[in-house]
Amino acid sequence: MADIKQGKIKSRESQLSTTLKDQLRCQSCGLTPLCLPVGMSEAETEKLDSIVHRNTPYHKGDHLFRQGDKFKGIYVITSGSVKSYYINKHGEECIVGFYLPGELIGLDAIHNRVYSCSVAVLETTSACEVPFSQLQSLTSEIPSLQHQLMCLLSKEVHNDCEMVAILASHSAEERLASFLLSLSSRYKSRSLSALEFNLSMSRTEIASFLGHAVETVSRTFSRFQEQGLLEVNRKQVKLLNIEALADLGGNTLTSSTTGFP
Amino acid sequence: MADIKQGKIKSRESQLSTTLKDQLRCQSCGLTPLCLPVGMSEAETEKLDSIVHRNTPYHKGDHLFRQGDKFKGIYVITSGSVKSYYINKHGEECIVGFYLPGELIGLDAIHNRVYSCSVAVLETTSACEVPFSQLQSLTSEIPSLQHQLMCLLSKEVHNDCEMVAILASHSAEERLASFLLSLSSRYKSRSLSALEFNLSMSRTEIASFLGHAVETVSRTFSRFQEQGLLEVNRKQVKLLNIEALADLGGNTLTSSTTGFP
DNA sequence: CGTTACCTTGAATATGATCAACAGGAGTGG
DNA sequence: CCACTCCTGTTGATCATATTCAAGGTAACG
Repeated sequence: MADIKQGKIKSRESQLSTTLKDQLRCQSCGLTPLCLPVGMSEAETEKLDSIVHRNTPYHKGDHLFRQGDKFKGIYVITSGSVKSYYINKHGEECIVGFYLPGELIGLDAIHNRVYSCSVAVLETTSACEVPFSQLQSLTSEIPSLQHQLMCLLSKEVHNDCEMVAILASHSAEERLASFLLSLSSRYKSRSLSALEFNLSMSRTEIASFLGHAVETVSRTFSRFQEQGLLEVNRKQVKLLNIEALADLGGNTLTSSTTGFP
Repeated sequence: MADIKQGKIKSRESQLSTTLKDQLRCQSCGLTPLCLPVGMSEAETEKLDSIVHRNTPYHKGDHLFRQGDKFKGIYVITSGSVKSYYINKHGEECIVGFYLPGELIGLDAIHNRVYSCSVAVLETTSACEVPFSQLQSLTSEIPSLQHQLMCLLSKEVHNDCEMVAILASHSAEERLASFLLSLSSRYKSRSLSALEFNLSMSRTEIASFLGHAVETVSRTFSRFQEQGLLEVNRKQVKLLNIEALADLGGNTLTSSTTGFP
């Protein structure tokens, strides 16, 4: 509802100065170890870089694409965060995932060429757009690109399995603990603080994602705080007792993925 | 616990007669349209076929592999069904997915070369084992194989997202309805009856998968029967009112994936 | 400075979990 | 073939947990 104001969509492409553009190349991007160019030579990375579109930053509420749109390519968040959601039969927004810098979006649309979810921006966010047809041509030239793309797809499958495991856990405490630990480990692998971070999503959005009522999420946060597991003030979260949280969220597939053995 | 009797593991390979083996080639397999050989020439399919291992059938309780095992390859169920599960911190079995003929298993292990779940057989089951290193070599020779592998990975991501959506739905009725519809549409796309089928998994296993107590699953089945939505007798299920079930399980990502628009 | 949206908390209600008992098949061994 | 046990599934009663409805508080924003 909030963003039917599509009239303001403009050509985001190429509105950046040349000097800024130089800083925004795959070769100099800090996310490279998580992204597509893993294992690629300088020359190969340059080829990949040449097909990538970098748009002007998106703002809260903007959409990368919408449910049902024709599949054009995959997106990689470079800064900020987004939510992936669909509208169910009752007209409610159901959130299927959150994506942080370095994470790929749209992988589920490769097989049928249609985006099955909408992706909206939670805060000011930059993303790279990789047109899929061109990417596919490149993979036949660059074996390590093909390999890395497959690895990233596999990783996505793995993450989704883990999410299924979290959601099958009954209690609100387990789910929220697992959710926070997931965020924490993802921040950690991006060299950000694993213990103190900002939630870019609202309580309502967390609730939708975890399959709970907003009030339950809020109460669970409060309970965690009372128990000294964390400090929370609106969006600001500080994890105080990771081990206890990990004990609660006992439903992680592998301890290696949480980063907390 | 039930299957520590691993002593009985023998070389399953090549215990089949030559005539039987001829029937078990990719070229003559009915699952081809769902599996890897999509879009491949006769000669290419033959190449793929030559790297595939076909073991003697597995029996209930047998394992294809176990959580933590080194990744060797992906498996495709050709008949029967399996469950994928892990053991959580409390020692409980948590089921992450069920797989039917034509579905690929182990895709989540490509990126880190370790199976993150155990996969056990629910009934007498046949499967093809595709060694990954050889498959990867083939993909560079056969572009359509690479493409199809990517598509299958993408489809898996899509299915998992859908599962997340189902599990985020609150009520027991919604979840069970979605689960049954998912099975139904998968049987349908395998040219089996979409309305009448056998559940190869126990109530306990359904409960574990959906994140409910056994009793809840049992009661929900009974309620569906009282409402005339289905007939159920132990494992035998007959769906009587698909539309009503679809209304309940309103949390499917895309109607196209359920096959019931 | 006032409005709005978001978050939190409280009380009542509904839903599912748990505990317990029982029914009915499947399989076993006589 | 029957009697037996074991296992799975069903049903009932009670209890715990999360939802819902309601109200109030607080940060954000124009």
